[in-house]
Amino acid sequence: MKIASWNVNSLNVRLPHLEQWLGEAQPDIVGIQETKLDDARFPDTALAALGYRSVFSGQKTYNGVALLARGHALDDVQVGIPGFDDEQKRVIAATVGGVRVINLYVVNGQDVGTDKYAYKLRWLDAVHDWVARERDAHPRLVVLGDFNIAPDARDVHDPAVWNDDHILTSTAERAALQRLFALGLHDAFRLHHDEAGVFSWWDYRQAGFRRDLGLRIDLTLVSDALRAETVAAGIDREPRTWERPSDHAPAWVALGG
DNA sequence: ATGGTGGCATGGCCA
Repeated sequence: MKIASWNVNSLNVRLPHLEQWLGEAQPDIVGIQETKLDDARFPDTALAALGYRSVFSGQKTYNGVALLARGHALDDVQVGIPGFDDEQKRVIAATVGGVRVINLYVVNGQDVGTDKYAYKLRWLDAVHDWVARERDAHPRLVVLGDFNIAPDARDVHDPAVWNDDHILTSTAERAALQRLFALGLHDAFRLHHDEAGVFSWWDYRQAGFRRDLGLRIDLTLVSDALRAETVAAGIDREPRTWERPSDHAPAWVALGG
């Protein structure tokens, strides 16, 4: 079973890229972030033509998440973090083929010390407490998405810039990520790779992709029970080379057995 | 760098 995460930065614009990539990569489950469209405009018919069922929680202009699956139904769908009042559509979860999948579009946070940064940390606290309950209810758990946090220095092109005081790498953000790991969740990419310099996001500005000035912020976390079944993980850079691309590349994990 | 690029309620906001 191949499970992927991709921030498409507007499904209005990127549906052709998603269709192309689904055909090439053949994932079984996909978490999508930043769909930037209302539920009424979600292209579920086009995706069904490719064999994918979809569930989604969107809004106009900002945010928006979806889960796609082929070969399995998407059951027990949960939208948003239970008990956490939030107008921003950043969370959708479902059970697919015996695996509980939580898809997150983590708050960006703008800059350390801003209101948006405080919201990011509050939001991550709420996610932590909910994921702890989900882990107890569903031992076969995957938490994936655009985390907007680079786990460590290997995951940034310039650790001197992306340091303890910088957004996406600050001490408090990384501590929040470590708290998720402490629930018995493992960064699937790091189960199979220890090298530095493999990225999933490159800023549109300053020719970030051409110069490979990236960060690895799109993650797939697998529970203890799924850890031994994780046979491969990677990031597919190819869609980032296409015309008018998302600024993110798809990250994927393969479960065997 | 109150910058740079891209998306969208096309006018500031968000990333």
